[in-house]
Amino acid sequence: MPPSIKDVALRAGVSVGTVSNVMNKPEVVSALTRDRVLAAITDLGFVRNESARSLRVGKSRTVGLVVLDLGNPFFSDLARGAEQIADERGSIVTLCSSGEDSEREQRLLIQFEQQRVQGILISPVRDTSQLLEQIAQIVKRGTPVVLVDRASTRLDRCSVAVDDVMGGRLAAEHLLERGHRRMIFVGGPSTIQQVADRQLGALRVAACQEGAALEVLETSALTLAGGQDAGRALASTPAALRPSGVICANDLIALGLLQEVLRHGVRVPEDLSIVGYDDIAFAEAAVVPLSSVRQPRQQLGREAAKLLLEEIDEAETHNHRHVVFEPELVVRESSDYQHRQMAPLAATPQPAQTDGEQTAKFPGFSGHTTLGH
Amino acid sequence: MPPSIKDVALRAGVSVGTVSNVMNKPEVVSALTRDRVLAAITDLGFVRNESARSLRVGKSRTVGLVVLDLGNPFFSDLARGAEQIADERGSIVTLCSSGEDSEREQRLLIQFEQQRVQGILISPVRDTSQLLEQIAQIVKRGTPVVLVDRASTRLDRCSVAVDDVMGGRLAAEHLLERGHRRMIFVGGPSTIQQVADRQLGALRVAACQEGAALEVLETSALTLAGGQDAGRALASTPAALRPSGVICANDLIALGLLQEVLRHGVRVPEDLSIVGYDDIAFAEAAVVPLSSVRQPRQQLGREAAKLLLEEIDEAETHNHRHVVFEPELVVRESSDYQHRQMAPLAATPQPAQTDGEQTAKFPGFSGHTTLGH
DNA sequence: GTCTGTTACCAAATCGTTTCGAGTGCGGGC
DNA sequence: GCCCGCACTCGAAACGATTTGGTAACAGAC
Repeated sequence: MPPSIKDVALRAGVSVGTVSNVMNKPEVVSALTRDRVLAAITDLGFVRNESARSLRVGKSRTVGLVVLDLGNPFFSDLARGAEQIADERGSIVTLCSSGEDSEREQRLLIQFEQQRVQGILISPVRDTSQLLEQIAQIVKRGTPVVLVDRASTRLDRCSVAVDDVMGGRLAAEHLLERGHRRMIFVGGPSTIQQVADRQLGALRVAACQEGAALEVLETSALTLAGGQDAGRALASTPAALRPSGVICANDLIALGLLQEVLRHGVRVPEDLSIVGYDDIAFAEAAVVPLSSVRQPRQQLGREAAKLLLEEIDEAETHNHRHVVFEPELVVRESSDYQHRQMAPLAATPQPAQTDGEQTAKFPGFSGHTTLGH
Repeated sequence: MPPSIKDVALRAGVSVGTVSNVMNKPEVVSALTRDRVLAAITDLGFVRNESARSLRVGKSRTVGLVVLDLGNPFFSDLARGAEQIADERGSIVTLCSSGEDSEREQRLLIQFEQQRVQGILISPVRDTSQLLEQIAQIVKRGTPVVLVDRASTRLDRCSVAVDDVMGGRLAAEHLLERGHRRMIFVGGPSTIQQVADRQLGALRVAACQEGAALEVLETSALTLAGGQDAGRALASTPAALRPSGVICANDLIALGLLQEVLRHGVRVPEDLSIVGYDDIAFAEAAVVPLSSVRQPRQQLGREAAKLLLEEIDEAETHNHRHVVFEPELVVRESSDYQHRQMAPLAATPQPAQTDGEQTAKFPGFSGHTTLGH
């Protein structure tokens, strides 16, 4: 129904091949006919049919991106990074969320392959051998896949990741240093590799420290709601039995947990110190500014897209690479009692209308200490 | 390079038409040959070429969704709603962010049309006649478009929206009721219709109230950073000259602003009351729990997708509809001094370790009042 | 034994591009 | 006057699926 290249050719009095050339290699067609063709295109409102094009060429112009959870700002930042790079190359990113659902993930991969995307970026729900097998098949059939937010150990693919074990370690070391001995790791499901790694890093540190203990509280999802559930559980534990330091698998968990324990009268950081993970933009603006293990979110996406495009271009000569970023700990009030107590001394000059109570209440809101690197 | 339907046919000893039938109308082919074909498909690792399919059929199986800003949880919630409905119909959603950039928006629309998407959902950057013209063209050529988060007044299309004028009104009325007379609306760019409408609603209310004034502070974008800039500007204004009530165009602005004014020693809500817009999940978990005008985010996306799919199915007999939701005001601590002061009395039973200071600090954290309906 | 209807399959046309070998003029060198 | 090369343009063959009209085989009715 919409006009095709043939209609354009007819109207401009040229062959279809020439119309195609006008669009793809304008330099080989004379200025005169080029203008005639362009005029015909606008007259008819011709819109090139991308399906036909990619059928003929064998590849589309899009890359697929599957993330765990679109509701998590971590992933929207990551997506933005990837989009940025793809855009520079004229590719467009088809963004989909698996919602931490393996079946949906599987379906999305199939759809991407059917669409003959140039390549696929995926942050997998979990490393089931089923998924690995599926990816291996896809790659074998010619569609490059890059693993995002995951070091591919069992699979010979490009990958970008942040050292999650190190991140877990940073968080645990920080709490130990602040004097905490009873700690708890909150997050889940632990089938998600990131969760497992962060937990592992924290456990290792705790195991090395005399008298330290790290419990684990598994949540059903890495969401605000999951954190709230955990927060209720924690708040209803008698104070004497409760850990004093919490390491959360991500910031959504941490924010939900923070909110819920406060609501039940637990003080943060006095009664309970909390460290999150990701350092999403909202962490700093939380009820109690949240300490968090920062990941280079956009950069992660950019690097992943670069690797993928590289692999697409190089084709056969390509060598797989694994890029691993190092996380850094950002200390804010939620885990920094001293910081909080000392803050009034270090407070920046206050406007006139400020009174003492106020400066005592939001001290060092802006300040944060960076450990690691 | 990847096996085609032809290879499958060859291997199964049938014609290509039969292979096609196995995939699309399994009931017309005998069980025996069906199994042979299916076996051939798995043996060869055949993956159907969606480009060829949609070329032949004339339509793809995807719908396009253009949102203003992926970093804003409002839109990821909206996207999730749309995805949910599309999924039920077997369509997949291609999600792209215009980043509040009109040119990018234009490019995305072109790309969607080239891909012959089934339809397009768009929350437009602004109502330029250029955009309206582009949309009109797209529709004329046969791709339905539904406007999201916008009542299409100047364009005869389906649309879903929330009554932004009413939302602005709710926010302003609330502040007036709490005794504020000097108010300020923070948001921008005002070329975004939503921003303009919310501002209009607030202005109207202020204009009707004796002695009330509403200034406007325009930000460059509806982001945390935009809010922070505004917050600094506000904090550096001498207290005597400063408005006492702030209405923000969205929650990101509000959260950024909140964070920054607190940091400069301005008390919320004592010195400054703040009302946000959207009621994203993070609003409740903010430094000071944020009052906000709530929008039915997921529902907005679901309804939009429904309208679009309806239009796709009905084709010619379709009547355009405009669905307008009503926002509701959620009052929390950021604009509720009384609420805050009275809270200790109304506090829920506290666990043993809670002390008075604590309950005074986070009173009624969970409680919120709903006005409007 | 013919006719009708059903079931299961095939072959060819078709969708809208890109690509490529094959013209067609035309100007210039000899 | 002939030939060569250059600059354009043309036409037809793909790409891989769906669709459609047609045929073959067979069963049952008469």
